[in-house]
Amino acid sequence: MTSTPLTRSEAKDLTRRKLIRAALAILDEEGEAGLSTVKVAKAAGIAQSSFYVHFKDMQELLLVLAEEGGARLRASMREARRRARESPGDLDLHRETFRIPLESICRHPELLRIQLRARHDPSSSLRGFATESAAAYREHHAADLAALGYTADDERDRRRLEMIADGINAATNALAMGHLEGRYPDLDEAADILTALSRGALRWLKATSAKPGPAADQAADQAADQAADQAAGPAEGPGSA
Amino acid sequence: MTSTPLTRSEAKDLTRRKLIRAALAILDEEGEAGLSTVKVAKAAGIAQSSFYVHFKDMQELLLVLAEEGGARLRASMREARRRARESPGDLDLHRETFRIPLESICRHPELLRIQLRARHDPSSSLRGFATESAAAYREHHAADLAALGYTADDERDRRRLEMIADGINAATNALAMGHLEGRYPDLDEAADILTALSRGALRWLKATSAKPGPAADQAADQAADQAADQAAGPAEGPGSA
DNA sequence: AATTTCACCGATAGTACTATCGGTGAAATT
DNA sequence: AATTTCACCGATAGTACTATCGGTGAAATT
Repeated sequence: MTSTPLTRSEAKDLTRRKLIRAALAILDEEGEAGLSTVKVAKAAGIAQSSFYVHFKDMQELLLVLAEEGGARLRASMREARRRARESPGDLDLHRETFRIPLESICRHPELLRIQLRARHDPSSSLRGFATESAAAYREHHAADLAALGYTADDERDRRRLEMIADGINAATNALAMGHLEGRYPDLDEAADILTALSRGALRWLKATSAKPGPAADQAADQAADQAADQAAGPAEGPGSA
Repeated sequence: MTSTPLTRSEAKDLTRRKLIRAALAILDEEGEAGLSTVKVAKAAGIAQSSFYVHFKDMQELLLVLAEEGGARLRASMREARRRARESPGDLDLHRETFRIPLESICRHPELLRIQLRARHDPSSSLRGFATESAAAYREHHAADLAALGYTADDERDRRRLEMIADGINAATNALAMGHLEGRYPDLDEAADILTALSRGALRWLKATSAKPGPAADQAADQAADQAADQAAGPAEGPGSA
């Protein structure tokens, strides 16, 4: 209720934040085509011409948006790694690995939506941001997969690992979007499916890898397989052929 | 060299085709934001105002584009099914299932690019088309997976199968785009990875399915596993635990 | 207290585009 | 041969937006 006496720079910064917030909301709701200095300024509660007190043009605002989006992304990835390290035991590790990114997307769905739109749009100012984000996610997933016991030795294996990470990443996005659209109510189920997909890929990767890898790795894999099978419920025995 | 004496309606239809072609090219190269009656008409070699002889507005042209895209999509899916039926033996079936869509995408990459862009863009006139296409692809993949030996019995299993198809579909698109962008030179490798992903998912689906399914299904699965393992090279034995 | 700074304002010139309108000439019809 | 049709044209009114400019008043500085 009490009036808040802001200094001039504080007030300016507040207006700037309002502009950024308004732009993000419009970007998410109407897409990049819906963005205009008129709409953004009006939504932020200032005159259209005052937009230029804060940004050289819309392109500059989008750049700031992309930088902040990137920072939030990196933070959420750090957070994910931290949680993964603290994650309870071997049994949950694999599944946690996929549930964490899903949750992270669902906490800020607009980031992914904007990224997915801009990724292949030549007219988008955010294309660079989208491409970098996609690459970052890909690397993140590749590191996750590596943490699950597989390390690539030669170029072919590295490329394969990247492709798998790319595929899993795309599947993660698709399932998260499906969840947000209400098609897949249960995120845990989505995590299960990503786990199953990745286990198939890792199994194949190990089976066809240049170097079979030390026995320890294989033992770890077996353990993970067993754990997953147990967690899944009544298991089909892996081999009677 | 000889002049081609076209009737009036033939000439009109030709111009219409030119407009559609020009719009598709601009849409692919510059995105939906780059489309304007000025550019499209100029690219088609007519005056801007003549655009309206053929279409009520740009929206109508985009609708026609979407319809034609949808038709091409359905045709390529029919073609894929035909080829899959004619496909040689059990060994290649699983792999063919994934190579065919990859090839189909790479033959008309602009269709997927446009679809991926429009899919989550509220401002896009093509959003409906993109959503329908995505659903069609999803169903296509779900049918493919079903053809590989799995049929869903209850609602949970059907939803799971849809999620897996969604994930595999997203991965297919991602790998195809990566191929087109030059990151993954070999489409066969991409098909291998999709195969591996789907085998993991199907394995899990069967292991956790409500009804374990008839023995025949399981036998077929075992055979597919063996075939894939043989094709893959020196196999890691499935179980020594 | 006097002066300076500056965030914000309204007005507006300039740009890009859409969609309409009357005119034209060759094809089609009579 | 005379008449009608119509695909296409140039001109233009209308719309939406960008980016600049001079003005204003309160905060900040002197």
